[in-house]
Amino acid sequence: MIYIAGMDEHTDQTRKPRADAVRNRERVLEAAKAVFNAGGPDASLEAVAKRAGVGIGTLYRHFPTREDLFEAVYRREVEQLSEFAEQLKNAKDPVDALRRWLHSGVEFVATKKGMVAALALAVQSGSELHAFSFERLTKAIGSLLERAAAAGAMRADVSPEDLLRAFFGMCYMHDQPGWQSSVLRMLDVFVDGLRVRPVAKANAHAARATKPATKRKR
Amino acid sequence: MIYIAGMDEHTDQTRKPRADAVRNRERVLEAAKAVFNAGGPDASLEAVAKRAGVGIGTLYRHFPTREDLFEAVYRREVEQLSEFAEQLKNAKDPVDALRRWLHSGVEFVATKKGMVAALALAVQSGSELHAFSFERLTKAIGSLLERAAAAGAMRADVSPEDLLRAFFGMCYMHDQPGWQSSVLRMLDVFVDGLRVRPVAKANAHAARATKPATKRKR
DNA sequence: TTGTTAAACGGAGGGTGCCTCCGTATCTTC
DNA sequence: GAAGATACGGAGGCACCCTCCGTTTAACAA
Repeated sequence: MIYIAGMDEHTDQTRKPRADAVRNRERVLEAAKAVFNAGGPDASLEAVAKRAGVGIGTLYRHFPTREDLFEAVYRREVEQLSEFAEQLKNAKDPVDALRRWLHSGVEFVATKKGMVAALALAVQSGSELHAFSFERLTKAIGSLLERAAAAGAMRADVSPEDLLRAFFGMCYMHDQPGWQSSVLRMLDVFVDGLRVRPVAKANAHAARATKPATKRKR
Repeated sequence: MIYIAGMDEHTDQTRKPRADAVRNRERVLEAAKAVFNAGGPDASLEAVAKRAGVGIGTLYRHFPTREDLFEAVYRREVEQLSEFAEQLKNAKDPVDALRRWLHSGVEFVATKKGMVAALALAVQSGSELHAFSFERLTKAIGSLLERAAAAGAMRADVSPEDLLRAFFGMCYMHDQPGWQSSVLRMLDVFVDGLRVRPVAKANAHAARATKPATKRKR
């Protein structure tokens, strides 16, 4: 178990956390943020330690695995994204709300090279980010999806997990020039596909196409 | 310049390529295929060399960079995928043809862990695979898209590059259980979004949504 | 066959990064 | 100020990357 800096005044009879430990943790976090955003998820941890002015051992004590560090760095960002979904719950057009959320996600990713990787980790299983981010973002998308489906504006056979995966997948390919507008365009196409078909003929096609995916997942 | 094994009888006054060189190249390729498919794109090249029963130096002489090896391994597979698109050109329903191609792409990826990465490389710029695979696959998708658009069945504002990116993006997240059916489902939604809207109201939405992407890309 | 020579082989070695371990330094508490 | 808990930091062992070059071997000619 690792102390989270500044959680509250020392609870009961535990010692006050050491000042240098708190300081170093903060330094490492800041350095990691910079290094990951610039160099992506494979950036050298030793570089992070050096930038933080800290020994490599100290880094590893605070964050035993690479993922732990990632999680700490991007937890707040994920939270922001999630909160934005909360705000959008009051939008008039629920389909448009979903679209707007996705778009803001793209913008979010645009400035942070490490962010995509962090979110990709969230989507894949096994990592620690999974527990936090995945659940958080799934819930965020889920609430948007649900509202749209309840309003009858959108098909109901797509799970939040599906959507999350599709979204980050698209963002993952973000090294080309012009990736951003391309992704936005693709997301629009995608959201259009989610919209409930107003005409029977189109529905027939959709039904046939969706057949191969037998189970609703999990 | 590296000799491609068995291209033809030695052209003019060049020496016949050495037998051991040809043999080793083949061995390395086979080993690399196995190792990459199993361990993904970050697999150890030294493991490849060992599996091939060859010194690490030999591996590097034949394939100076990791990407070169990747390219050699997956070139044929990409070609296959591309040829399948060619066959689909004669299908009745062009939209369905596109869907089928995408589905087969998923299947293709399913058994090859390294394949996704190879294709991701193709989509990103800089790599050598770019020149070959990207162009090839873009052309494959392009022909399908074009036919569908010409038939008036599909919107014309999505480029083959966009689609390629979206496709591989979705496949990139393929470590979860059940990823395959999820991706298939998402692709269907996506293709539905591509379909030309039969009703004015829906079209209005689509037009509004597509607005942010101002340019046709590049 | 045998000799010549270009070509290919393979692995040692220098570099970087990962992570662990533990002697040393520093902080908190009394 | 002393004691004890806690954190520091970097040396060290490991794995991988890639290059370089002395040694081997296959192709060709005589």
